[in-house]
Amino acid sequence: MKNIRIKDIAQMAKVSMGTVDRVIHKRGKVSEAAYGKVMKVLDQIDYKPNLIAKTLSSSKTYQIATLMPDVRHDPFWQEPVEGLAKAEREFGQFGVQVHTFFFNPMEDDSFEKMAREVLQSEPDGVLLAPILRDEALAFAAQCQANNIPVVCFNTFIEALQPVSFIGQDLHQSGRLAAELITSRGSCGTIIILHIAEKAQNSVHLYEKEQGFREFIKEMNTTAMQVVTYEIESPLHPDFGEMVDGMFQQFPDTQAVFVTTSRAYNIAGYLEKAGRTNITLVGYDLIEANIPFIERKYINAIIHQNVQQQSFLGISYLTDLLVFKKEIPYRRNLPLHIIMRENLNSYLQDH
Amino acid sequence: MKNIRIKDIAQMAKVSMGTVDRVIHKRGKVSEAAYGKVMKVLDQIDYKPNLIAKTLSSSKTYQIATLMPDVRHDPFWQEPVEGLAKAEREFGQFGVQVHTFFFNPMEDDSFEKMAREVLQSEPDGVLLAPILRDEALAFAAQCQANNIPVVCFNTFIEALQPVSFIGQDLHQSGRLAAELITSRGSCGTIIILHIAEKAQNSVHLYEKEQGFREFIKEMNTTAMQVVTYEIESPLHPDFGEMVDGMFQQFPDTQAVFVTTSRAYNIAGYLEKAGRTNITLVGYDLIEANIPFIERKYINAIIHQNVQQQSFLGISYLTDLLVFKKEIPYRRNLPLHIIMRENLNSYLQDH
DNA sequence: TTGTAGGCGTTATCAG
DNA sequence: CTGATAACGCCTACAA
Repeated sequence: MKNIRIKDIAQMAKVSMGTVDRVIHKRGKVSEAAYGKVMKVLDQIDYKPNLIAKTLSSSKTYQIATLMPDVRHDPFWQEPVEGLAKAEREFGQFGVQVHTFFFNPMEDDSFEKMAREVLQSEPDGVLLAPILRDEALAFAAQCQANNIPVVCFNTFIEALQPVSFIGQDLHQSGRLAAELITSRGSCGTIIILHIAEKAQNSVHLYEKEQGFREFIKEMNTTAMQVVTYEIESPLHPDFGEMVDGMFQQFPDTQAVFVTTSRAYNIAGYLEKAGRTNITLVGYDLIEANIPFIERKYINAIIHQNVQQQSFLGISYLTDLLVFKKEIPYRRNLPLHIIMRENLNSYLQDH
Repeated sequence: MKNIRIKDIAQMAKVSMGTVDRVIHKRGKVSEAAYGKVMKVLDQIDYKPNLIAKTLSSSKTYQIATLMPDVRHDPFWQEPVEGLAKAEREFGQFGVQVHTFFFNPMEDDSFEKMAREVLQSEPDGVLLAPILRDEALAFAAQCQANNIPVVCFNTFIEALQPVSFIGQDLHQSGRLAAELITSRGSCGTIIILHIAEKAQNSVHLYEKEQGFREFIKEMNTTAMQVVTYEIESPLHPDFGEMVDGMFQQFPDTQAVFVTTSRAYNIAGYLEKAGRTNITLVGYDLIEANIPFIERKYINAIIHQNVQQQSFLGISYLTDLLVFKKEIPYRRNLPLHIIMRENLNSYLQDH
């Protein structure tokens, strides 16, 4: 009826608790005879260690370092910060402590500097948002050299070989954007718009574009024409004019698919210009997008739930470090569709 | 630096651990003098009990009884069962055990019979799906008389006065359905279709309908005509003919909004009839709906995430019983939109 | 190589 | 009413 304890196993195998412990945890220093006796019992019964007792007893703390971009440079990174706080509240009970290190993706050496700090803090595990490919690869290699497990979120880099990756299927999200736009009966020109400071995320954006184009191609129609447009700096003073230029170049534009979280930039332009006839689909439920969803200048948002991503990252590292559980190598989160009428239901929930 | 323990408080207040324990847990039998000394210390410091140690020590188990409809009578109830299993896996660590009692909503006295069994099992808490209003009210009253906290999910009944309710905003989901349908540019007749065995869920369905109609009304257009249609028994042999009759009565039907999880019934009809020009929106990501979403006979599903509902129900009861935490009175979960291109992302995830 | 004692923070019990 | 003490199951350290 009750759970089997180490003590029970010891009695059954006619050895001491210490020996059983050594066998279970492979600490060596056990004679063949004793090992056999214990394993025989272990094979017959299903021993499930009491995690409560384990954490209470060891009273060990685990330091997890998170390395990610600074919120100040992109509001996109606000959500993961909240996910981390939530995770610390939940797993603090098990001795898990989260320390966050922010880098500025715009600034040279910022990543390297913070990466150095992370390593100096000698963490038991690392959660990483590897948006700078080369730098992240070098950092991950150093972690591996120091036997520190690395979990990645948001950006998937095969070569980085993390213990686990948590993110979303970008290609599929591009397809979803196409479904959302075409189901509104668009015809004419559809613009795929990349708004990003640097080409750092280019792989991200390219995958989304590929998914989008694949879907349109499968529709096998000539009613729509898909073009790609890039605007590098949304912080640029001439941003409005650049958008102007875009719409002048494609006067029959019916829909715009913004591949980053910056749909609000376009929505703001459309509102000022009084253009309500353009379908706009973008990414991520961030503050700046909300009022435009409410006013229908953004018709749909694909929400990647980055908060959940970082939370799961810590959760996986906890499983790994504290509970010695197996964790999945890759986990893709659901692609949430947010429109005006289900916006509030997402905001209220957390 | 380290957490303050009962032992520390005892030293500071110059009393024994036992006395501190009695004060904190209000077990009485403490002199005014001792009480004052302990409270003085308690006011100054922020004592956070160690839940790990608490659960280990008390080694108490909590029995939670769940009373809900049987899966065999409606596949809708499959998901909550999985949510319960998940919850038991997660909270079993804290001594929580879940026992599920199924009733047959079609059968007289089935609810009463199972309710009696629940009470006989003397649970520490009850999770209830109160789809039968009067019976649920009577049962909840009995629980209250026995000091058993009741948490409800899926159906909200104000008068039942549960400790907490977990569900969704039905009215808003109706509005969302209207947004999904109208954004596809429908005109002509839109049918709101209630497919349900009994009028038991009528309040549910009515709220959805109201939300839907409200949204359409706000559009202030004459291009669309909304009608309500009811089909009582999807298991009826003449079901196909009844649907036939419906479409004959409204030959210019452009869209159908099924207010239950039975959109697959209509989708199956449409596929057989070869009608691909009708927009179909329904509820719940259940097995039967999946193939029709893939083949686009169902254009969108509003997913209520019932699995999450039951999981949260147990989670709240755990907070209440084990951790003595405050729990919210009402929690509405997000309204998920599922279309063909994000279907898989929801299926893979769990 | 093996067994045992002490402790993690809390709760429950039982003498004083 | 109060204080000491033995569990809860596991881990670490130390002694045999």
